[in-house]
Amino acid sequence: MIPAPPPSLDAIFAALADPTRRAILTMLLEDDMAVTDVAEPFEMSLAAISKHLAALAEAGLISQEKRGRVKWCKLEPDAMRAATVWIQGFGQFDPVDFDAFERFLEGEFGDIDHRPRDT
Amino acid sequence: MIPAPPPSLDAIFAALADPTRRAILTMLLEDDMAVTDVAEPFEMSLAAISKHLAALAEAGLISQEKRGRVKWCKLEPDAMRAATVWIQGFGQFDPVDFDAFERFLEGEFGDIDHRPRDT
DNA sequence: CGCATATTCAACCTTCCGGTTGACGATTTT
DNA sequence: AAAATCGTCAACCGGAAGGTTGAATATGCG
Repeated sequence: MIPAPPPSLDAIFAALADPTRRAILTMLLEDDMAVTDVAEPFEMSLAAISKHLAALAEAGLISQEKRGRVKWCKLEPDAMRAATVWIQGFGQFDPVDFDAFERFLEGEFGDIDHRPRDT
Repeated sequence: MIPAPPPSLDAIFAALADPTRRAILTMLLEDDMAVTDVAEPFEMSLAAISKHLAALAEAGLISQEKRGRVKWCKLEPDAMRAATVWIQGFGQFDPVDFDAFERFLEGEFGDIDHRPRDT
């Protein structure tokens, strides 16, 4: 089994775009939870919640550990940190290390030419 | 015409989940741009870019002002602040953690082409 | 063993998303 | 006026997302 690929910004933001998934994350802020317990407050099937949790795990926003027949879900804030860091590159709000940000952009959009128009 | 509803987190995160749209936002970081100029570096139709811009505007991430026949696109960082604020509800962590950022970079491109060529 | 619980899988449906193309309205230019 | 430019609209397409239901797979318990 190859190591899981690192979560992408695509996956992170897509995962955060769904209100159910954001609600789940909020719940996990309180405590780790089993899948069934996560599903309980929602008016939707367990299978649907299971898929949402898979999306969150895929994005690296949570981890899931199976102990016995119960699968425990745990918040993983690192992925959100990545999202925040990306977003804050746009902020006039907070000082930011622009060198690091530029290097990041080079990496992510290296195949896209976004030079100033007159070069 | 009723006043536009405030942008939702759904719309903001969904807009950010697309790499083309993130690339557009980074371009607008440099300067305001006309729709045609935004579209120029992308290998996709003008109509497609127009839709992407509509999504960004819907999310409040950009504003569009038509002057003459040209429609100018301008970054609106406030919407991203909303996203940041939401995310930081999860943070017991620092607002910007560049260690995490560096680690994220390591990961983000580790799976693409950055492995040593001679393995 | 036999049953209940926890979770996922598989198939399916509907809606949304991202893209295309071609026509069109608006504006600027000649 | 005619032609070129800017941008959107409308219709269409393929595929992904989010939901359902029912069967399947573990695991725990009496």
